[in-house]
Amino acid sequence: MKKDFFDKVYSIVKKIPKGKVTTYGHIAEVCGIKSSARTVGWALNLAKNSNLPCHRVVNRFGELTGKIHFGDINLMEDLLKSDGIEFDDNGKVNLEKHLWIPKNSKVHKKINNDKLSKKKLHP
DNA sequence: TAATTGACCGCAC
DNA sequence: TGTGCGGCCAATT
Repeated sequence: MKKDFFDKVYSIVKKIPKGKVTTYGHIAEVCGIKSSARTVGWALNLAKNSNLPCHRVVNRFGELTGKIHFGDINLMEDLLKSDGIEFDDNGKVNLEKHLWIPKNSKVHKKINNDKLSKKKLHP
């Protein structure tokens, strides 16, 4: 059982400040497995049993993809709202306002917010 | 034991 | 320009 990066994921998720959210990709990158963002989801999957704020972890699109496994969908959204997270008309999180990046490791790369806007998740 | 899945992301064609 | 595919780690069946 290595779950070495698992521990990192937990630490990072735990460090997520209130009113902020992060994405799998960023966590994965900080953990050193940016190519394996899926594994981060697995970590959270096991973490959902812990006190980790999984609801603050969303995908790059700001969608609450993990709400399904989180348990109560409404609860997850409610928790985020309680933290002050704002949702758009699509029920997604405003990454522009609440996107938080873990500064544990060296941040050699910039966030591609442009791509997010470029993709423009059509409704 | 081995193969497949799983809350994803980035790149290639 | 849009679509599809591969990759990574671990747990599960």
